[in-house]
Amino acid sequence: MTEPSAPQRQTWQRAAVLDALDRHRDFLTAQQLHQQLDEAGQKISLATVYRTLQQMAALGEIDVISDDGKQMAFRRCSSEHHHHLVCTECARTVEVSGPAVERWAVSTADEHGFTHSGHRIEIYGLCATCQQR
Amino acid sequence: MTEPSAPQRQTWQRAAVLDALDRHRDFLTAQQLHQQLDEAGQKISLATVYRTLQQMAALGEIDVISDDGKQMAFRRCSSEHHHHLVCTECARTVEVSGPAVERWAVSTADEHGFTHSGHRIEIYGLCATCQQR
DNA sequence: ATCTAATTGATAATGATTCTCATGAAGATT
DNA sequence: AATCTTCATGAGAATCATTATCAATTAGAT
Repeated sequence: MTEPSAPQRQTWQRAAVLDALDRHRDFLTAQQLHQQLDEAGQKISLATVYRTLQQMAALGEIDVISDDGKQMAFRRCSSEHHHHLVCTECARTVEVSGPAVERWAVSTADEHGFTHSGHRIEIYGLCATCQQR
Repeated sequence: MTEPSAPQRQTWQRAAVLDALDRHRDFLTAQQLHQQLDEAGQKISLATVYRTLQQMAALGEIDVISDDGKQMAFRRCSSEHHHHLVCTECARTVEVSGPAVERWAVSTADEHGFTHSGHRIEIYGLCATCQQR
């Protein structure tokens, strides 16, 4: 149970990325994040943004979804197991959870003889704000 | 309710792609499919494979998953709404369904004021066969 | 102040997917 | 079966997100 790959050094770049994530409640792509930082005067290499996000994701500090299967999007989240309800228009995100669904996923896997199971669940739709537009 | 973009012409290429999909019960990427066809002596342009898959997906004739968020994978499926239980090792796939989960997804979206909701649910694990390896 | 390995930045490389456009062939029409 | 129109194909270039490379920096320890 040792953490094998914790980040070793503190850099202002890492802090800046984490800060930017904290400021936004919704999912952002690496590129959007990079742009935000850039506009805020934080000149960070795109490569560094990617690396940092990748590391934080590996450590479970942020959540990742694959926006269509094209781009990855990242977001700071609570640590408990949960899923996301994302607006298809503005990417506004709500964390949701459903114990019954968790059980269903596990037992379904079991029934078919699958072990080490996990799941990906994502709900999407048009949020209240975007409906009025 | 007119079908706006039904494929207009029958070509041996389209038939070959559909055939290859039918021969495999599990998810395949466009590239894998192209390779399979190539090895079977069916010389089809990779671009055509992509185009064909894209069309079939748009028509709902095949299902798509985004293998990690990297590659897309395609599979011939039954037409009813269902989800997939996929082996992380060999990609063996089982179609599953859970009415309760469907209801949960819809009502969760409703509760948060989201309309036009949909969902992506995928369960993964190690299938019985791969466990023995 | 010095040392050393992790981190960064700039850019090249990769890899999947899409686009372009000239050529080929379905399917309809004589 | 010859012709015509238009969509489909093939080959390769283009795109775009992400990753790799590698020399130059720098965090943290000594």
